[in-house]
Amino acid sequence: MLRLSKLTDYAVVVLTRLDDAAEGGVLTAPVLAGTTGLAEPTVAKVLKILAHAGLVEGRRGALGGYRLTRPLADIPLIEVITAMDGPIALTACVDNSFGVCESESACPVRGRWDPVNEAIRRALTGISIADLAGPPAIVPHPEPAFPIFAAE
Amino acid sequence: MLRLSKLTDYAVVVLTRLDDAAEGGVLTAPVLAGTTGLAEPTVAKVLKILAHAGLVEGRRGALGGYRLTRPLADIPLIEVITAMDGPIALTACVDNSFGVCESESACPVRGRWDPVNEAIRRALTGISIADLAGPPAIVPHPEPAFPIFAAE
DNA sequence: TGCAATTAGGACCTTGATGGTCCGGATTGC
DNA sequence: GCAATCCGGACCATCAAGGTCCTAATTGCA
Repeated sequence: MLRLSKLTDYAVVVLTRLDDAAEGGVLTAPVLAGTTGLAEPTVAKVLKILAHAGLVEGRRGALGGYRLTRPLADIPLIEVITAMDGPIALTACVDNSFGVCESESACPVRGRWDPVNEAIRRALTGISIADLAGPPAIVPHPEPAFPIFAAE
Repeated sequence: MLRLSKLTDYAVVVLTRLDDAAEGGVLTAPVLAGTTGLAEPTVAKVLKILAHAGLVEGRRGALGGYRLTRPLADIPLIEVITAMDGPIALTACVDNSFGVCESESACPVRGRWDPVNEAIRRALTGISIADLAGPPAIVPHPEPAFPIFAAE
Protein backbone atom coordinates (compact mmCIF):
# COMPACT_ATOMS: atom_id res chain seq x y z
CA MET A 1 0.00 0.00 0.00
CA LEU A 2 3.04 2.20 0.11
CA ARG A 3 1.91 3.31 3.49
CA LEU A 4 3.98 4.67 6.28
CA SER A 5 3.68 3.40 9.81
CA LYS A 6 1.08 4.57 12.28
CA LEU A 7 3.87 5.76 14.52
CA THR A 8 4.77 8.34 11.91
CA ASP A 9 1.19 9.47 11.76
CA TYR A 10 1.14 9.78 15.52
CA ALA A 11 4.40 11.68 15.44
CA VAL A 12 2.94 14.34 13.19
CA VAL A 13 -0.06 14.68 15.46
CA VAL A 14 2.10 14.91 18.56
CA LEU A 15 4.42 17.45 16.99
CA THR A 16 1.45 19.56 16.01
CA ARG A 17 0.04 19.48 19.51
CA LEU A 18 3.44 20.23 20.94
CA ASP A 19 3.38 23.43 18.97
CA ASP A 20 0.47 24.60 21.11
CA ALA A 21 2.68 24.86 24.18
CA ALA A 22 3.44 28.36 25.39
CA GLU A 23 6.79 29.92 24.52
CA GLY A 24 9.51 27.92 26.22
CA GLY A 25 6.90 25.83 27.98
CA VAL A 26 6.84 22.07 27.94
CA LEU A 27 4.13 19.44 27.65
CA THR A 28 4.27 16.09 29.39
CA ALA A 29 3.53 12.79 27.75
CA PRO A 30 0.31 12.28 29.75
CA VAL A 31 -0.95 15.71 28.76
CA LEU A 32 -0.16 15.08 25.11
CA ALA A 33 -1.88 11.74 25.32
CA GLY A 34 -4.94 13.46 26.70
CA THR A 35 -5.17 16.11 24.03
CA THR A 36 -4.41 13.79 21.14
CA GLY A 37 -6.60 10.94 22.27
CA LEU A 38 -3.76 8.47 21.92
CA ALA A 39 -2.66 5.99 24.56
CA GLU A 40 -0.06 7.34 26.95
CA PRO A 41 2.58 4.63 26.47
CA THR A 42 2.32 5.06 22.74
CA VAL A 43 2.77 8.81 22.97
CA ALA A 44 5.74 8.28 25.26
CA LYS A 45 7.27 5.94 22.72
CA VAL A 46 6.80 8.40 19.91
CA LEU A 47 8.31 11.21 21.95
CA LYS A 48 11.33 9.13 22.83
CA ILE A 49 12.00 8.40 19.18
CA LEU A 50 11.51 12.04 18.23
CA ALA A 51 13.85 13.09 21.01
CA HIS A 52 16.44 10.66 19.76
CA ALA A 53 16.19 12.27 16.33
CA GLY A 54 16.60 15.71 17.87
CA LEU A 55 13.19 16.94 16.78
CA VAL A 56 12.01 17.43 20.35
CA GLU A 57 13.81 17.98 23.61
CA GLY A 58 12.96 16.20 26.83
CA ARG A 59 13.40 17.65 30.25
CA ARG A 60 13.31 15.23 33.15
CA GLY A 61 12.09 15.58 36.69
CA ALA A 62 9.15 17.38 38.15
CA LEU A 63 7.93 20.14 35.88
CA GLY A 64 9.61 18.26 33.07
CA GLY A 65 8.19 17.54 29.67
CA TYR A 66 8.90 17.92 25.99
CA ARG A 67 9.26 20.90 23.70
CA LEU A 68 10.07 21.44 20.06
CA THR A 69 13.64 22.21 19.17
CA ARG A 70 12.52 23.98 15.99
CA PRO A 71 9.36 25.59 14.70
CA LEU A 72 7.15 23.23 12.73
CA ALA A 73 7.80 25.14 9.54
CA ASP A 74 11.46 24.15 9.78
CA ILE A 75 10.75 20.45 10.07
CA PRO A 76 10.44 18.76 6.69
CA LEU A 77 8.11 15.81 6.60
CA ILE A 78 10.85 13.52 5.40
CA GLU A 79 12.77 14.11 8.61
CA VAL A 80 9.89 12.80 10.69
CA ILE A 81 9.38 9.83 8.42
CA THR A 82 13.07 9.00 8.51
CA ALA A 83 13.11 9.29 12.29
CA MET A 84 10.12 7.02 12.79
CA ASP A 85 10.34 4.61 9.88
CA GLY A 86 13.98 4.66 8.95
CA PRO A 87 15.45 5.84 5.68
CA ILE A 88 13.32 6.02 2.56
CA ALA A 89 14.00 2.93 0.50
CA LEU A 90 11.34 1.45 -1.71
CA THR A 91 13.15 -1.81 -2.18
CA ALA A 92 15.76 -3.81 -0.35
CA CYS A 93 18.20 -3.81 -3.22
CA VAL A 94 19.37 -0.24 -3.08
CA ASP A 95 22.23 1.64 -1.53
CA ASN A 96 25.03 -0.80 -2.22
CA SER A 97 23.45 -3.70 -0.42
CA PHE A 98 25.15 -6.39 -2.43
CA GLY A 99 24.87 -10.06 -1.76
CA VAL A 100 21.41 -10.06 -0.27
CA CYS A 101 19.58 -10.72 -3.51
CA GLU A 102 19.86 -14.13 -5.16
CA SER A 103 18.75 -12.84 -8.54
CA GLU A 104 21.46 -10.23 -8.39
CA SER A 105 23.17 -11.16 -11.61
CA ALA A 106 19.94 -11.55 -13.54
CA CYS A 107 18.09 -8.57 -12.11
CA PRO A 108 17.37 -6.09 -14.88
CA VAL A 109 16.30 -3.25 -12.62
CA ARG A 110 19.27 -3.39 -10.28
CA GLY A 111 20.11 0.06 -8.97
CA ARG A 112 17.30 1.57 -10.95
CA TRP A 113 15.03 2.32 -8.02
CA ASP A 114 17.37 5.03 -6.83
CA PRO A 115 15.85 7.75 -9.03
CA VAL A 116 12.44 6.76 -7.77
CA ASN A 117 13.57 6.99 -4.18
CA GLU A 118 15.17 10.29 -5.02
CA ALA A 119 11.97 11.64 -6.54
CA ILE A 120 9.90 10.68 -3.51
CA ARG A 121 12.54 11.95 -1.16
CA ARG A 122 12.43 15.26 -2.92
CA ALA A 123 8.66 15.40 -2.78
CA LEU A 124 8.72 14.77 0.95
CA THR A 125 11.43 17.31 1.59
CA GLY A 126 9.33 20.12 0.21
CA ILE A 127 6.58 19.60 2.76
CA SER A 128 6.92 20.81 6.33
CA ILE A 129 4.93 19.71 9.34
CA ALA A 130 3.50 23.19 9.47
CA ASP A 131 2.04 22.55 6.03
CA LEU A 132 0.18 19.60 7.44
CA ALA A 133 -1.03 21.48 10.50
CA GLY A 134 -1.77 24.90 9.07
CA PRO A 135 -5.24 26.46 9.35
CA PRO A 136 -6.54 26.30 5.75
CA ALA A 137 -8.28 22.96 5.46
CA ILE A 138 -8.20 22.64 1.70
CA VAL A 139 -4.85 22.65 -0.02
CA PRO A 140 -5.23 23.09 -3.76
CA HIS A 141 -3.49 20.62 -5.99
CA PRO A 142 -1.66 22.39 -8.75
CA GLU A 143 -3.44 21.20 -11.85
CA PRO A 144 -0.61 21.17 -14.39
CA ALA A 145 1.30 17.93 -14.01
CA PHE A 146 4.97 18.74 -14.09
CA PRO A 147 7.55 16.00 -14.48
CA ILE A 148 9.31 14.91 -11.33
CA PHE A 149 11.42 12.49 -13.30
CA ALA A 150 12.75 13.45 -16.68
CA ALA A 151 11.63 10.44 -18.66
CA GLU A 152 12.30 12.01 -22.03
CA MET B 1 10.58 2.51 5.89
CA LEU B 2 8.06 3.66 3.31
CA ARG B 3 8.86 0.62 1.29
CA LEU B 4 6.69 -1.07 -1.24
CA SER B 5 6.11 -4.78 -1.26
CA LYS B 6 8.47 -7.30 -2.78
CA LEU B 7 5.71 -8.39 -5.10
CA THR B 8 5.84 -4.98 -6.74
CA ASP B 9 9.56 -5.31 -7.17
CA TYR B 10 9.08 -8.73 -8.74
CA ALA B 11 6.37 -7.32 -10.97
CA VAL B 12 8.74 -4.77 -12.45
CA VAL B 13 11.33 -7.45 -13.07
CA VAL B 14 8.81 -9.76 -14.69
CA LEU B 15 7.38 -7.02 -16.87
CA THR B 16 10.86 -6.15 -18.02
CA ARG B 17 11.63 -9.74 -18.94
CA LEU B 18 8.30 -10.06 -20.66
CA ASP B 19 9.38 -7.28 -22.94
CA ASP B 20 12.08 -9.57 -24.29
CA ALA B 21 9.52 -11.82 -25.95
CA ALA B 22 9.34 -11.68 -29.69
CA GLU B 23 6.60 -9.66 -31.36
CA GLY B 24 3.28 -11.24 -30.52
CA GLY B 25 5.04 -14.09 -28.77
CA VAL B 26 4.27 -15.19 -25.25
CA LEU B 27 6.34 -16.36 -22.31
CA THR B 28 5.19 -18.94 -19.81
CA ALA B 29 5.44 -18.59 -16.07
CA PRO B 30 8.11 -21.33 -15.77
CA VAL B 31 10.22 -19.64 -18.43
CA LEU B 32 9.93 -16.29 -16.72
CA ALA B 33 10.81 -17.88 -13.41
CA GLY B 34 13.90 -19.33 -15.01
CA THR B 35 15.14 -16.11 -16.54
CA THR B 36 14.39 -13.96 -13.53
CA GLY B 37 15.67 -16.34 -10.90
CA LEU B 38 12.46 -16.12 -8.94
CA ALA B 39 10.43 -19.07 -7.71
CA GLU B 40 7.86 -20.29 -10.16
CA PRO B 41 4.79 -20.07 -7.91
CA THR B 42 5.74 -16.54 -7.00
CA VAL B 43 6.09 -15.53 -10.63
CA ALA B 44 2.75 -17.14 -11.37
CA LYS B 45 1.15 -15.14 -8.58
CA VAL B 46 2.62 -11.90 -9.83
CA LEU B 47 1.46 -12.63 -13.36
CA LYS B 48 -2.06 -13.38 -12.20
CA ILE B 49 -2.27 -10.07 -10.40
CA LEU B 50 -0.85 -8.21 -13.37
CA ALA B 51 -3.31 -9.94 -15.67
CA HIS B 52 -6.16 -8.94 -13.39
CA ALA B 53 -4.99 -5.33 -13.67
CA GLY B 54 -4.87 -5.60 -17.43
CA LEU B 55 -1.15 -5.00 -17.69
CA VAL B 56 -0.48 -8.42 -19.18
CA GLU B 57 -2.64 -10.88 -21.06
CA GLY B 58 -2.72 -14.57 -20.36
CA ARG B 59 -3.43 -17.23 -22.92
CA ARG B 60 -4.31 -20.65 -21.62
CA GLY B 61 -3.65 -24.09 -22.93
CA ALA B 62 -0.71 -25.54 -24.73
CA LEU B 63 1.46 -22.89 -26.37
CA GLY B 64 -0.10 -20.48 -23.91
CA GLY B 65 1.67 -17.88 -21.85
CA TYR B 66 1.68 -14.20 -21.07
CA ARG B 67 2.38 -11.12 -23.09
CA LEU B 68 2.33 -7.39 -22.48
CA THR B 69 -0.79 -5.50 -23.45
CA ARG B 70 1.19 -2.28 -23.81
CA PRO B 71 4.80 -1.32 -24.39
CA LEU B 72 6.74 -0.73 -21.18
CA ALA B 73 7.05 2.96 -21.98
CA ASP B 74 3.27 3.28 -21.71
CA ILE B 75 3.08 1.73 -18.25
CA PRO B 76 3.57 4.28 -15.50
CA LEU B 77 5.17 2.95 -12.37
CA ILE B 78 2.22 3.97 -10.27
CA GLU B 79 -0.02 1.63 -12.20
CA VAL B 80 2.11 -1.35 -11.26
CA ILE B 81 2.30 -0.26 -7.65
CA THR B 82 -1.44 0.24 -7.49
CA ALA B 83 -2.03 -3.15 -9.06
CA MET B 84 0.26 -4.98 -6.64
CA ASP B 85 -0.02 -2.97 -3.45
CA GLY B 86 -3.35 -1.29 -3.79
CA PRO B 87 -3.98 2.44 -3.98
CA ILE B 88 -1.38 4.85 -2.72
CA ALA B 89 -2.40 5.96 0.74
CA LEU B 90 0.16 6.89 3.29
CA THR B 91 -2.23 6.71 6.20
CA ALA B 92 -5.50 5.02 6.97
CA CYS B 93 -7.37 8.22 7.59
CA VAL B 94 -7.76 9.44 4.05
CA ASP B 95 -10.34 9.16 1.33
CA ASN B 96 -13.46 9.65 3.39
CA SER B 97 -12.84 6.76 5.71
CA PHE B 98 -14.78 8.15 8.63
CA GLY B 99 -15.47 6.34 11.82
CA VAL B 100 -12.37 4.20 11.88
CA CYS B 101 -10.23 6.61 13.92
CA GLU B 102 -11.05 7.20 17.57
CA SER B 103 -9.13 10.46 17.69
CA GLU B 104 -11.12 11.70 14.75
CA SER B 105 -12.51 14.78 16.43
CA ALA B 106 -9.21 15.75 18.01
CA CYS B 107 -6.97 14.93 15.06
CA PRO B 108 -5.28 18.11 13.84
CA VAL B 109 -3.95 16.64 10.62
CA ARG B 110 -7.19 15.07 9.46
CA GLY B 111 -7.44 15.16 5.71
CA ARG B 112 -4.06 16.81 5.44
CA TRP B 113 -2.18 13.84 4.09
CA ASP B 114 -4.00 14.10 0.80
CA PRO B 115 -1.58 16.64 -0.69
CA VAL B 116 1.28 14.39 0.33
CA ASN B 117 -0.33 11.41 -1.33
CA GLU B 118 -0.97 13.56 -4.33
CA ALA B 119 2.65 14.66 -4.52
CA ILE B 120 3.92 11.10 -4.39
CA ARG B 121 1.31 9.93 -6.82
CA ARG B 122 2.45 12.57 -9.23
CA ALA B 123 6.09 11.63 -8.80
CA LEU B 124 5.29 8.00 -9.55
CA THR B 125 3.14 8.80 -12.56
CA GLY B 126 6.02 10.45 -14.36
CA ILE B 127 8.11 7.29 -14.33
CA SER B 128 7.46 4.42 -16.72
CA ILE B 129 8.65 0.85 -16.41
CA ALA B 130 10.77 1.46 -19.46
CA ASP B 131 12.60 4.12 -17.46
CA LEU B 132 13.49 1.50 -14.88
CA ALA B 133 14.59 -1.02 -17.48
CA GLY B 134 16.35 1.17 -20.02
CA PRO B 135 19.99 0.58 -20.98
CA PRO B 136 21.79 3.56 -19.36
CA ALA B 137 22.78 2.35 -15.92
CA ILE B 138 23.40 5.69 -14.27
CA VAL B 139 20.55 8.13 -14.12
CA PRO B 140 21.73 11.57 -13.06
CA HIS B 141 19.88 13.25 -10.23
CA PRO B 142 19.05 16.78 -11.21
CA GLU B 143 20.96 18.86 -8.73
CA PRO B 144 18.64 21.85 -8.35
CA ALA B 145 15.90 20.93 -5.90
CA PHE B 146 12.61 22.00 -7.39
CA PRO B 147 9.48 22.07 -5.27
CA ILE B 148 7.07 19.20 -5.71
CA PHE B 149 4.72 20.72 -3.23
CA ALA B 150 4.11 24.43 -3.24
CA ALA B 151 4.64 25.16 0.43
CA GLU B 152 4.77 28.90 -0.14
C1' DT C 1 -11.12 -38.55 -28.30
C1' DG C 2 -7.75 -38.43 -25.03
C1' DC C 3 -3.68 -36.22 -23.20
C1' DA C 4 -0.42 -32.76 -21.99
C1' DA C 5 0.51 -27.97 -21.19
C1' DT C 6 -0.86 -23.89 -19.35
C1' DT C 7 -3.47 -20.20 -17.08
C1' DA C 8 -7.29 -18.95 -13.39
C1' DG C 9 -8.64 -18.63 -8.87
C1' DG C 10 -8.46 -19.76 -4.70
C1' DA C 11 -7.05 -21.71 0.14
C1' DC C 12 -3.49 -22.27 3.28
C1' DC C 13 0.47 -21.67 6.33
C1' DT C 14 4.66 -19.39 7.96
C1' DT C 15 7.26 -15.58 9.19
C1' DG C 16 8.53 -11.06 10.19
C1' DA C 17 7.54 -6.40 11.28
C1' DT C 18 4.50 -3.36 13.53
C1' DG C 19 1.84 -1.74 17.32
C1' DG C 20 1.36 -1.47 21.83
C1' DT C 21 2.42 -2.24 26.80
C1' DC C 22 5.22 -2.46 30.73
C1' DC C 23 9.19 -2.21 33.92
C1' DG C 24 13.32 -0.54 36.25
C1' DG C 25 16.59 3.27 36.42
C1' DA C 26 18.03 8.19 36.24
C1' DT C 27 17.02 12.96 36.89
C1' DT C 28 14.86 17.01 38.75
C1' DG C 29 12.11 20.06 41.70
C1' DC C 30 9.71 20.65 46.07
C1' DG D 1 13.17 12.17 51.14
C1' DC D 2 9.46 12.05 47.89
C1' DA D 3 6.90 12.60 43.80
C1' DA D 4 6.91 13.53 38.98
C1' DT D 5 8.91 12.83 34.79
C1' DC D 6 11.93 11.29 31.14
C1' DC D 7 15.16 7.39 29.49
C1' DG D 8 16.24 2.95 27.77
C1' DG D 9 15.08 -1.08 27.15
C1' DA D 10 12.51 -5.76 27.00
C1' DC D 11 8.45 -8.04 25.99
C1' DC D 12 4.31 -9.91 23.71
C1' DA D 13 0.25 -10.00 20.49
C1' DT D 14 -1.53 -9.14 16.20
C1' DC D 15 -1.69 -8.78 11.44
C1' DA D 16 -0.34 -8.46 6.84
C1' DA D 17 3.07 -9.96 3.56
C1' DG D 18 5.41 -13.75 1.30
C1' DG D 19 5.25 -17.90 -0.42
C1' DT D 20 3.41 -22.58 -1.59
C1' DC D 21 0.07 -25.69 -3.19
C1' DC D 22 -4.27 -27.59 -5.04
C1' DT D 23 -8.15 -27.92 -8.05
C1' DA D 24 -10.70 -26.22 -12.05
C1' DA D 25 -10.92 -24.40 -16.90
C1' DT D 26 -8.95 -23.87 -21.36
C1' DT D 27 -6.29 -24.92 -25.42
C1' DG D 28 -3.55 -27.38 -28.90
C1' DC D 29 -1.94 -31.73 -30.65
C1' DA D 30 -1.45 -36.65 -31.59
